[in-house]
Amino acid sequence: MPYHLLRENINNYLPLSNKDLDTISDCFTLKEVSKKVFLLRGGKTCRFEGFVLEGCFRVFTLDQKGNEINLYFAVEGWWLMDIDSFMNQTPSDLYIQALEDSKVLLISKESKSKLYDSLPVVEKLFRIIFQKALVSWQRRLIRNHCLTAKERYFHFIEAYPNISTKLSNKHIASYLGISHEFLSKIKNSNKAT
Amino acid sequence: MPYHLLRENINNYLPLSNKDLDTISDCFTLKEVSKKVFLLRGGKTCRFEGFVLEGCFRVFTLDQKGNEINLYFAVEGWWLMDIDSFMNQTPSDLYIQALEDSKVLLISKESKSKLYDSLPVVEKLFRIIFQKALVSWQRRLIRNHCLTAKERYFHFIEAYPNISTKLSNKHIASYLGISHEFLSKIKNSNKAT
DNA sequence: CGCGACGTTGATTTGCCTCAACGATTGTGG
DNA sequence: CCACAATCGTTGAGGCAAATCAACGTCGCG
Repeated sequence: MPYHLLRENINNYLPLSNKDLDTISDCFTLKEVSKKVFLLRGGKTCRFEGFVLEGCFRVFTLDQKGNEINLYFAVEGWWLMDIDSFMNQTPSDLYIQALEDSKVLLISKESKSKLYDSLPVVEKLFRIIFQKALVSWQRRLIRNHCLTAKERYFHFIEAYPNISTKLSNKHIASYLGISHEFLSKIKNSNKAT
Repeated sequence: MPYHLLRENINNYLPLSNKDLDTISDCFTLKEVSKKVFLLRGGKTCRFEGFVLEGCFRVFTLDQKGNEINLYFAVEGWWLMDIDSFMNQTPSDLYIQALEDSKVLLISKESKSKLYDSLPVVEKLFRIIFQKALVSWQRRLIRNHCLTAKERYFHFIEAYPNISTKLSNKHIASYLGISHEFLSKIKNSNKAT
């Protein structure tokens, strides 16, 4: 059974028949991406949605001063896309880069559209996926308002131990919205006690 | 044609036949909510999704110290819900309160489920609605990282003039994640020049 | 080995918060 | 319709969390 991880992930959102899972899986193609290679660059239109099988990606954007802001990371079992650019086929604000040698399943805009049309339950599936994603983005924004940098850091490493251990401090700091110098101080402030 | 605003809003996301719009509209019931009255309180389960016809609501949560954090506002033409609580029928973290005498269309969990089953295009509709919402939450989080409080304030009043003019500074400050004292200083810092 | 990216640490600065006191405005009951 | 309370907005003083800048140590890689 190919793409077991994808099938399992989908079934977690919405239990589907093996036949439907086959149909969906068939629309994806495997791509291997070497460390530091970009899957998407700002200004380009995002032609795919991805599901990570192996490795690690970061999704980031640039602010006015040209600083990289890490939006999120995707390791095995995570979805990966520039929703806005993919949906509207407009130039992307986002960059997607492999942080390790990685394997990712990609589905093109065309295949996705066909899939939506031919298998209506896929609409429900992604309705649920986006709905859940929305909840977690709302929660993240609340945490950014309520918690200190230190609290956000510890929440992150506890909530995503499998992600945080793969990342450099620089990338974690950017994700949390703090400077990497300050993150370094946070981490070392606990060793004293 | 009742609920014209709702039909127009839906058509903006996904053009539908009048028949489908009728079917959808029929699932909603009008509710009038007086100023300061709560549509939902934290701890209760959210039994509805709402679409605002008139007036203004705020959606907020409480942090550990009991401070109110305004998550977002909804005026006419905006959707209003605790996605998480509605989807899973679990107790809500959120409070929804009318800031003016308001009119809102509500759809119950049961009606929504039936609607999803009976009219598959509704899955697509809400898939698109949630997808777009997700994009705007991602953008908002980026703005919170990149922009200063002052820049965020001016972005807000320019992006949502019809909302910001209805709100007290206290509520805007909470939405922006700053103290109302500091917002007052931001507003007055421009008069000097 | 030597270079460049990353991490650490300290000094200094700054954006924003907290607290407090005081006007302004709104709402409400007599 | 006014008086008074309550809420909201303004302003200033002081403090703190986190940024910035700079110097230096360390590690991985070509």
